[in-house]
Amino acid sequence: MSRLPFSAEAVERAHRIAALEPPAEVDPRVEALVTQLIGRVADKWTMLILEELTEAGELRFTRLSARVPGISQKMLTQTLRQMERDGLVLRTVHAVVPPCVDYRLTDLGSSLSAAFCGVWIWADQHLDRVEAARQAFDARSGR
Amino acid sequence: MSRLPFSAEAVERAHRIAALEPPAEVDPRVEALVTQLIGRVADKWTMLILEELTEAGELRFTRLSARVPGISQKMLTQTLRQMERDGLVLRTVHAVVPPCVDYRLTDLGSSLSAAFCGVWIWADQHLDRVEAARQAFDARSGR
DNA sequence: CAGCATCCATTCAGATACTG
DNA sequence: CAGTATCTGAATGGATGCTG
Repeated sequence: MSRLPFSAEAVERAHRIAALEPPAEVDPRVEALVTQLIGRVADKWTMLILEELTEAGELRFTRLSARVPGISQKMLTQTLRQMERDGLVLRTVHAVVPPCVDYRLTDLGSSLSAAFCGVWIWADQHLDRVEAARQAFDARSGR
Repeated sequence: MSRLPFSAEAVERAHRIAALEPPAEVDPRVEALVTQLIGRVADKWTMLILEELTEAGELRFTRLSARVPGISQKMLTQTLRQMERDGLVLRTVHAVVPPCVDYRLTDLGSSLSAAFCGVWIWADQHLDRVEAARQAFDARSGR
């Protein structure tokens, strides 16, 4: 198994949710809010930034942009603003010239990162099966 | 706490990942693939369909569209095709007129649904804090 | 350095019409 | 019933230039 951005212990613990039973019903209103939150939170850049900040602890704007492969300055700013608004990151501006701004995760942000651990594990473990399924599908429809 | 689309037992087990330690490094190539997969899998409609199929077990096209609030016929078809390609759903066509097509989750699909359990729990638990953070942020920037 | 403002190409997704 | 095909407005996101 390849390496994930989580400790071995956290991974092991998260493994235990792998076997799931039939679900109960959900309150539609809660569901709507939850879905919106997940949608926001599960977008491409938010997850990558979450990762980098989890890994590095605290980063400046430029360092962060260097660590997130392929992100534009616009998207980095935009995503960080959203995350700050949602209470996931803390933005600290140091009053110096040239300006220096640090970003780090709040407790809320860290806990979200932890919650995603299970999904990372799933993706990591089932990458091959998904890849195989895609090839099989493409072979079928190619004919 | 409000109700989630998972059994109490699964929820309880998933709770144990809530406390997370500092992470390790990731292989960039694996990370890219994992990220892509998560991005695809975490999109709005995929998640909602995953839920409905988890809940209902097996559904026909029309019933599914009725259960997923606000989805267009186009998006339903498109998302189901993607999920089928990724090996998450099984599509069964019955050769009758009028046509009848059943969709249900594969094992892979079910396990993904399970992997998301942790995220649902997080969203459910922290909804209030996110909401509060947003209001605080908006109040600050409104000035 | 950290970012905002603007422009522009691409993509996305809804509405509509049609079909085996 | 379960789609496919097409059109179109909306949203996304990159590139570029400018600023405290």
